Amino acid sequence: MRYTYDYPHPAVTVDVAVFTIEDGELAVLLIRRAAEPFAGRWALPGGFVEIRESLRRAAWRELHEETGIRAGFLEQLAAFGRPDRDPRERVISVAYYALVPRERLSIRAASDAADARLFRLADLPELAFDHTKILRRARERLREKGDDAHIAMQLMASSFTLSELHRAQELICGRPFDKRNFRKRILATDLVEPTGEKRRAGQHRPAALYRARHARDVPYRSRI
Amino acid sequence: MRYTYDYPHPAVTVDVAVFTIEDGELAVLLIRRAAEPFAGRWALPGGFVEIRESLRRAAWRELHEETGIRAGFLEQLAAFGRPDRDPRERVISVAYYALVPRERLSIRAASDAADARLFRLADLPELAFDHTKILRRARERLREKGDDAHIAMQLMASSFTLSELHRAQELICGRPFDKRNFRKRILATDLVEPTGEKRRAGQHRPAALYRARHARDVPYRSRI
DNA sequence: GCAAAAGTGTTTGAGGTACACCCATGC
DNA sequence: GCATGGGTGTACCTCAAACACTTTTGC
Repeated sequence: MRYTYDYPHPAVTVDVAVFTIEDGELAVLLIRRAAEPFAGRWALPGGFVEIRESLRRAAWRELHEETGIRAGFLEQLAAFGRPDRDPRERVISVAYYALVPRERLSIRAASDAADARLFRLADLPELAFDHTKILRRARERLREKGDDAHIAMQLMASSFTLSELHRAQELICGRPFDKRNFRKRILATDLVEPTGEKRRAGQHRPAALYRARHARDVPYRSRI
Repeated sequence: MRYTYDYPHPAVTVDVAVFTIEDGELAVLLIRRAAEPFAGRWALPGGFVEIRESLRRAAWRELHEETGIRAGFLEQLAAFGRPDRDPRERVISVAYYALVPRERLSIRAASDAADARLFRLADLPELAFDHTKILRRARERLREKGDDAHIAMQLMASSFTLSELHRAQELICGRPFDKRNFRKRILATDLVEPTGEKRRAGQHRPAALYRARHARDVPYRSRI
């Protein structure tokens, strides 16, 4: 009981929805809460914003703690602030969402988490707080922005096939894209370039590999 | 010095960018700050979020206090939280933007404001805090969403001419629209319906009046 | 009668959509 | 040789963009 103010202050947290593709499906990283409230429940990774830390940096820190990720797509979603969303005290949460290639994720349960793992979006458990709502909104935002192939690019490993990018875009937008039209469209941009390598996998023709042509963070400047 | 916490809490405010059209130009409502910091400077209307009040409700309250508006388009923009944005203490601001028909605005300087008035966007004073940045982002968002005619509709009085709507859309998007294509497009939707009335103004042909066909708030559900 | 905004259709081009078959590999 | 995903081109259609003149009023 050390910090005192003339009028009541809410606590401020950030929560981050980390999306990736695992086993060909969209998935999100959840942590199992170690402490009350909602101990044992799954939740978005997040935590309190430190007093001298920007919102974006707090989100970045949470992302880093749970995944080891140090860079990538991280964008503010919205602030969530219903007075009753946390039973302890008034807590306002600024939600972020991140897109991360699966290969770059090294999932670790940080100190405040009993466990951490990926869940397919089709297969979510009941979440703590209003995190189901936050996640639904993040998914919505992703769908809105997903027509832009830059978004799907964020989920690609350092080299990838056009089929993988195609699949990512379908997952994000939640609808099928014609294969030929998709490839035509992507190749018409300067989003990707062939590495010259091919990947052999399974009993079929090897796929040409591509890499992102521009720095990963060019198309979307950070928000805040 | 009455409210104490185990760890430091930021203060949380809402700021609202209220856009309207005045004299055929996009304008935003600013208040002149009565108190320090930035006393005498122009700023977005805003204030602290009360401890039991939702963010949206706080924004709505600020809007109402400065304009008398009780309903209309009000949407969350983003949270701004750089640690140094307020010289007093750590303050995180959740910014909203509102679109309001000029006729419904009754501007009043609320208790914390020395003055309040509309400024054309082309003609802004230097603003307090990071409000210039917030306003720039609100403007950007408006431009992004402005292709959708629902947005321009929010700036229309209860009855309006297609020329007025046309002008509003041009202002929001910052580029010209072909008159015939615009009218064709609007009339192809069920966004507006003729009132049957005409408005005589100036020495030219009277314009047919239209009204919004759906409830004003249908197309955009509130965010949070 | 003239100034000033309201109102009205058609043509053209670009881009998105639909669609089916051969290719290279592993087993 | 067959199963599996990789890779390729064309025709059509829809929608957005360009474009100019007549109408109705006030003065």
